[in-house]
Amino acid sequence: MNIGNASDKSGLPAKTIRYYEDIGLLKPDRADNGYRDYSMSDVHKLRFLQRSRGLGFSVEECRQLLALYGDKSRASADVKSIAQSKLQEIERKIIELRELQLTLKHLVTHCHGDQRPDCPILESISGTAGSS
Amino acid sequence: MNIGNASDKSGLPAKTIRYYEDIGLLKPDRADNGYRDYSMSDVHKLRFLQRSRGLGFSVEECRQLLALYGDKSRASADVKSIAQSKLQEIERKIIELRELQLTLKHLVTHCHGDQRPDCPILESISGTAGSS
DNA sequence: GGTAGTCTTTCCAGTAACTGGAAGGTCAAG
DNA sequence: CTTGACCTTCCAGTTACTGGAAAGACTACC
Repeated sequence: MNIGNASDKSGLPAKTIRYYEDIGLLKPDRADNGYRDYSMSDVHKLRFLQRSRGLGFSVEECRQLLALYGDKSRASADVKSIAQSKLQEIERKIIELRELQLTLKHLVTHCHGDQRPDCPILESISGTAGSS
Repeated sequence: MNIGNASDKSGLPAKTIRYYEDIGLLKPDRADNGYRDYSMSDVHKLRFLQRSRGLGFSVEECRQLLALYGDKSRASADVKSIAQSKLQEIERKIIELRELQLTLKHLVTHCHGDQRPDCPILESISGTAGSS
């Protein structure tokens, strides 16, 4: 499959996919005509990258996660410790998203959508949901 | 409160805080000595920025969210529509994080942490949890 | 009052992660 | 055999920081 197709399936722009190859995240085959040729496995990796980048993980973190994902020869203890530290981060991100969600939901349900610009929640956002 | 303190409380580096001021996200007072002087409200905004950036929202999106957060004179209908579209995005992000979480949890529970480098999950990651 | 150490300021340069555009080769349809 | 959509590389620009220099300000101790 060539890059446009892989782009559609992964949700990443072709530019970005080539960039990821440049920095060594991915090495697709090449067809005889010089076109990149993506396998389903490549596409899964790309989709994985698309998601984790969108969730605020850095490219380097993604590289680690991708290593878990693809490198079966790696020692399991190693895999396990990386995965566990990322799990904590994910847990935290979920909590933060829930807090943000709560805030915005209040906003949507308590504000009227009419001409009344008085949203009582806006003043209280700051103090609530203090964690970390 | 000056910038080091605001940095500690928000979790953002001082450099980043100054940068956010440069691009107009924040306008702290200035003390007589020229030092920036942050109010609690400023700190809440910074903390808010720290979180939403970490969750994969762009600075421009954060600017919008910050506008909801701070601009009480805005028409409620406007606030509501922005908040609602962001809510959908948050919902999606939570789902994606849960999927990632599931994958990594499988990894942690099924891999042994010993010398056995055979993680059966790694092969099946790709196919599962297809959404969007 | 001096001075060491830790702030803070601005400015300018560098990095990370893309993103756009030019110049040109490839391919499938008509 | 040309037209249009795709692909290639390369190079420049953008976004969102990040590091470091040079200089002013504050705290504390002698």
